[in-house]
Amino acid sequence: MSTGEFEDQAANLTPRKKAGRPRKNGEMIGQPTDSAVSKSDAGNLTDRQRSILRIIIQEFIVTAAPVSSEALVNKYRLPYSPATVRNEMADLEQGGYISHPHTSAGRIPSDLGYRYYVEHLMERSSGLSQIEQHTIQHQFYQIQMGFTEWLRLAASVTAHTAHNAALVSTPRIYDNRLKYVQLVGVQERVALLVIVTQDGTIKEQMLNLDDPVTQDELTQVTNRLNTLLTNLNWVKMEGRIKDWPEDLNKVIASRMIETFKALDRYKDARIYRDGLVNILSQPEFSDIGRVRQVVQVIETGQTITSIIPEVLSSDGNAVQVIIGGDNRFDDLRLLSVVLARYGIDGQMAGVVGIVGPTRMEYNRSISTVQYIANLLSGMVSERRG
Amino acid sequence: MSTGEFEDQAANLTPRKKAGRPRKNGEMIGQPTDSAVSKSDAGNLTDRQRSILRIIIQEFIVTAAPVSSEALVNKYRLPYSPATVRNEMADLEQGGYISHPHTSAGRIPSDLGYRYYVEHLMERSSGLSQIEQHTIQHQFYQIQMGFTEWLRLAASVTAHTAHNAALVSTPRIYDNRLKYVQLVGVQERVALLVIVTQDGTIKEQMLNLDDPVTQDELTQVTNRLNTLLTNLNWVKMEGRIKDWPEDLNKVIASRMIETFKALDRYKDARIYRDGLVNILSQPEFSDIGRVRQVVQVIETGQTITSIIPEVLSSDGNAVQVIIGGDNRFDDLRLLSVVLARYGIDGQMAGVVGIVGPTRMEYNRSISTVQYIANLLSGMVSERRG
DNA sequence: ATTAGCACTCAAGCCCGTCGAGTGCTAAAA
DNA sequence: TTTTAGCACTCGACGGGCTTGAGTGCTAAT
Repeated sequence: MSTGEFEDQAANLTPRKKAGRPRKNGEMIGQPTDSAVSKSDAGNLTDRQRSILRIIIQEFIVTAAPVSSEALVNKYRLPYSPATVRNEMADLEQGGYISHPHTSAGRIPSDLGYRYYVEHLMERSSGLSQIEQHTIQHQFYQIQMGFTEWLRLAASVTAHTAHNAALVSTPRIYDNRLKYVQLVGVQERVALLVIVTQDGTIKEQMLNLDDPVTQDELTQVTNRLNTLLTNLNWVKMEGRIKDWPEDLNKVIASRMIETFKALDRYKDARIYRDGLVNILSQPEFSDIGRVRQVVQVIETGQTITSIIPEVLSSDGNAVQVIIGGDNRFDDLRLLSVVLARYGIDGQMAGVVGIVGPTRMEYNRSISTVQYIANLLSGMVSERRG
Repeated sequence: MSTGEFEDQAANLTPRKKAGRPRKNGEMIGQPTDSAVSKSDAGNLTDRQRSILRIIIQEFIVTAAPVSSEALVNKYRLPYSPATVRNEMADLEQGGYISHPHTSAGRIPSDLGYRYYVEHLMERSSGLSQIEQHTIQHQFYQIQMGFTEWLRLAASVTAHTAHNAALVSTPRIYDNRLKYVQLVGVQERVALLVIVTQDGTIKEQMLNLDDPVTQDELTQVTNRLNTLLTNLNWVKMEGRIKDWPEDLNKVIASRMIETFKALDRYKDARIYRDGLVNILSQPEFSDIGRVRQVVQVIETGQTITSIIPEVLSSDGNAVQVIIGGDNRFDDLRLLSVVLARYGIDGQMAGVVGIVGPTRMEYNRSISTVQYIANLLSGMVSERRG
């Protein structure tokens, strides 16, 4: 509906010689360039255009080949002719939702088209099937695993479920408190510092000391630190040690606090990856240059790391979808990224994501990251002290 | 020298019509198929053949294009004509050292050729340059890092130095002993177990308990375990707890020993990888099928993991070179792997390796893994208790 | 507004001739 | 006996031209 302006314009132009489809150089049809844009945008397309756009995208996601008007009509038993579909397609192309590799080819969705699809057209599926959910849970509860193994497994399972590459970041911890600290002598001047935080993270750190120390001395320091500093975050710890005398206790305490602070900073986050092969077997990556580009992006992980803080600091728990880099990330031009946050509100948060070609099954990806994020949130809660 | 049998044979056949190069269907010239083969094999080629083989391989390693007789003569100012070189090439081809993509193409080395090159012809370079060594050391000592970060960095540096993909395995520990254990309550029925071993490895493990326990109880158990079980390997620990009463101490102790044992088993080893992109930019991987295969092999790491135990159990500290999978690993057909062991004799050992196309700079790869292995061995020694 | 009909476009596939690099063989020279 | 000049031969790479067919865009009829 609300196609008024098109009709008017068409009426004006009809008398002209070649005025059959008079939308050349017309103003662009509503472009929801930003996900934050209001719902009313959806109204810029007629219902029929929307449904044609939807099936074009669905078809292209499956076949990876440009879709033609006739194929659509046949396959989906549309109640109008290929010519009509072509007319609508021309409008959609004007709007920037689809494009044309060359004259005699079918249409392929543009990034804008995918965006519209994800936000307005896609059927939000009810999530993963029961069977899939069980299979996944089974894998997680099968063996006793450390947290690192969980994350690694999560990456693997996500990749496998979504048939794409997956990434899982270690959680960032807010206002983390010291639970326990332990010093173990390794050599005369070398001690191993082990920190256990309130949420169960463990960090090890080798300390090189200026003077030799005995294990007894280390044990004393350990006891002192545990007595005086546990259940504090690093700000409070720094305040507490400020006026200690400059002895071994203070030296080690401040080294410990430095290490502790590093946990809090995001750069300490690790990213576990898996399923790179899955994207390489997609037909769009039959070109070697693209493959290299993709492997580069995923292996170094720089661009992806730079997106994560955004996800962590965003409001709400909505899944975020970045399509073709959204004109912000050049090396993601060929890829889409689907990201969800996991963790405990106000305490810690990590990210689970899927990376694949822009032509990906967005609803499956979204369901998958949501499910895995929930699972990880549960596990993280369990180990919270 | 010692070309006697060829000459004899040639003499026999000379009278025949097309007897110019009479080695068609002749028996294969000595094939050192196994690295363990005796030195005398080297004698199966004349000095000139050896030097021609050497420059063919060196040239091919650089250019990645089949090398022709004339190009060799020009570039290396050989004191004989292209025709002579062609004759020698024909012999080398008979011996299986080089091959022919098609009639009018130059020669390319075969896996056997590379093997011969690595074992007999290659100049064992004196290692990495001073500058490179410094650059590498600089990176390692720049920041205080945990052991995991070391290994990750080692993989990255190795890949960068050798211009190929690199892998570094976590060390396997022989006869590891318990240094320290700590229990921290997380929830009523959940405790976090932290194990510190003699060599500084830390392993965390979540324990689900049948009955609720207080932190006090956990501390008691911690003390008891530390008093009774430290400085023992898992065999001795099992003997020690055998006749303990079936109380909380024993339950936790046996769970702890299980976890401890897992450290000892090889499957617990992690492999850090880096530099996959490096091999993909090699010209032999302009074919997408090969790329997928390579990414598959490196990402899953199955085949490579299966090689590691061999390296660990081999005698001596020699660098091992697996060329084109050596007819044993089918998915390594296009790749060569250069592996070195690091660690402390009799106590712990890990592997650092390089993966690249069979056409790789073997001497650089070997120098690199040797250097990095040494570096890691040093670091591992430092943190030994 | 829809659609049948048709001209038009353009990539993909194929055939084919050309080019040139490089070999293998022969016969002559060293 | 070994080396080499000479030459015929092979075969992939490259490029042009031709055909095919899919699919569009436009027009005119409904």
